[in-house]
Amino acid sequence: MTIAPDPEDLTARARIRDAALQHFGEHGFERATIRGIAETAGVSSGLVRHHFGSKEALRDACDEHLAKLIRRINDQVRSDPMPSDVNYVAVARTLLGPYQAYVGRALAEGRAEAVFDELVRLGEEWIEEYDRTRPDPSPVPRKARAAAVTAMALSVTVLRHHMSRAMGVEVLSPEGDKLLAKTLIDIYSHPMLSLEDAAKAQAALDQHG
Amino acid sequence: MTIAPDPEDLTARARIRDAALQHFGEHGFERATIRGIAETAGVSSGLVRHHFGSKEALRDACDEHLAKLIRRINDQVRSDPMPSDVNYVAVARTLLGPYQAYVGRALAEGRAEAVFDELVRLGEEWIEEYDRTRPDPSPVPRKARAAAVTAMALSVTVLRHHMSRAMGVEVLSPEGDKLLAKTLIDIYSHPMLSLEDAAKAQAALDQHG
DNA sequence: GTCTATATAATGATAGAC
DNA sequence: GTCTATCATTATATAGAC
Repeated sequence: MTIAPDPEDLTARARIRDAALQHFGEHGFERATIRGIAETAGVSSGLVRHHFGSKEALRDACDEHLAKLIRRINDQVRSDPMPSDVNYVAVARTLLGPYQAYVGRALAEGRAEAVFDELVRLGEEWIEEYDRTRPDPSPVPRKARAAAVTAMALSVTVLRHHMSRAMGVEVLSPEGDKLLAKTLIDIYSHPMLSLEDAAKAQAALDQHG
Repeated sequence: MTIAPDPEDLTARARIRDAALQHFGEHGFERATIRGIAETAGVSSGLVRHHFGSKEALRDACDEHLAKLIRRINDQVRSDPMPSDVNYVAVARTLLGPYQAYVGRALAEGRAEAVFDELVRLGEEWIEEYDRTRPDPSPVPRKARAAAVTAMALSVTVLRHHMSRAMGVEVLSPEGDKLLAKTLIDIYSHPMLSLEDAAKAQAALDQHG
């Protein structure tokens, strides 16, 4: 558990980037303004340009920063022995922590590829482990399954506003988080399709899908 | 199976709305321009204003149109006996058809509430059915489960660019769709957590979650 | 209902001083 | 590295003719 450094101690460049992450997350890329970001960072709009060149380049820097972060987190997760009772899926939610808003928007716009791809990689490893205990071999490549599982895991991040409204409690609040966790555990432990029905459906797809 | 009416036959108002759905979906709300929408609809920008008042109001009209559509589809799905081998989840993807891009963006921005909420309602009914065959009672309210399942189902729509990249095939193409279908069937028929582990996790959350 | 033309406001980019 | 001042663009909103 590390504590975020005092904003005062950060370089102007870092403060600008953090402010951008916040503004892009809150208002979206287009609606966020360089002036607004500069103000939050406590600098002039000219300095933003000096450090990043353009708004677009500033966003790239944000994505890059997140890419580094997710890689670091991945390495850390990997070095620990995987806790059996905590799904890797839950990790994704927690990890992105304060960047949920930015990540959600960025992903929905097809950006932040590195974040998604790193999670897929982690998912593949998790699935490899999972397949050892699975009786029947999967008819689908690991990578495809990892991609789908990752997308599902991230859906809560991307659609958290709707989730909160539908569940009647803010998913980012303590109670919301708990309810969500219990819900996901329940879902992940109960298959929606029986193996029979699944086999039938797969066969149908293979024939005339 | 109905066929879309010839654009020539639509009123200017309808053409504008359809063009807006397309532009908002392709470029996002901010980047889309009234002029561009007007051009696609084959009218002047002044007429857009005349019919909808403002860009924001135009978006509202788009959301409202989609809300109507989803309600109509829901009614239709409900009136049919639910096919057992086709997951309701798959329906969501297919239904939104040509509006995938718009819906994906709108949902990510917290809009199109009606679309999400209607799908949740449908999900609740599906879960009600599901629970009849389920041996253990769920410790989580139906609504919460429906919300989570819906979010997962929609994740493919919202994150389709990343899914396509990770799977190596465009999910909207025939092959991509097939691979995706097979993948989802596989995932939905194999629980990620054992009932044991799930029970343990639930207990842990109930104690000191 | 539909169009043309204009007003206005905001913002990203830029230049240059310190 | 940092700031102030300005330019140039762009798109929404508006007014008014047909």
